[in-house]
Amino acid sequence: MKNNLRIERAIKNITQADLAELIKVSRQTINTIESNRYVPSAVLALKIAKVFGKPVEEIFELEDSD
Amino acid sequence: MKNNLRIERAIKNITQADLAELIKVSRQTINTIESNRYVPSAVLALKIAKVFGKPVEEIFELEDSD
DNA sequence: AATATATGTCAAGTTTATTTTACATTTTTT
DNA sequence: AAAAAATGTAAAATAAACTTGACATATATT
Repeated sequence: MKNNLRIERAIKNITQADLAELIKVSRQTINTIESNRYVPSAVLALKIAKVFGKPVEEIFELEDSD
Repeated sequence: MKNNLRIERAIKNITQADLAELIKVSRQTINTIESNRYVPSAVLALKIAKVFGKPVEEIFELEDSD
């Protein structure tokens, strides 16, 4: 699964730590999601999408490998 | 997090086992997601939404408790 | 160039998702 | 009413998410 966190953060000009605080997870959780080291739960995905004001599908995209 | 799996399955007229096979998980996984006993991964949520042809947000909804 | 801020990553630990097997109950079909 | 199909659940095992703390590197600020 791909993600656009880096781009969306850049658009909103917020850091990984900022995003982590907004959705109440650790900074490492954001970092590892952003760098594709693990897949977030649907709750986290919904919260992240909400922060960026976009649908989940615009931020997380399935790949053939999924 | 709430979900509309039961309704969406009814609309498409498919069983839990059918849905499970479509997205390659066990039937129990579908059952436990549907009965809110656990939260699926973002990959599963995306796949389920894709099966029903609707955005993730229309199938899984954040609650105040999330 | 020095300092501060942001990011990458690692290891160890806890919690939660997911699988498999199995059985009981409910609902649908005949 | 009987049989078949669908659903609910439970226990045990494994995999994966998430946390905390810590440190190294990279990027931005002064």
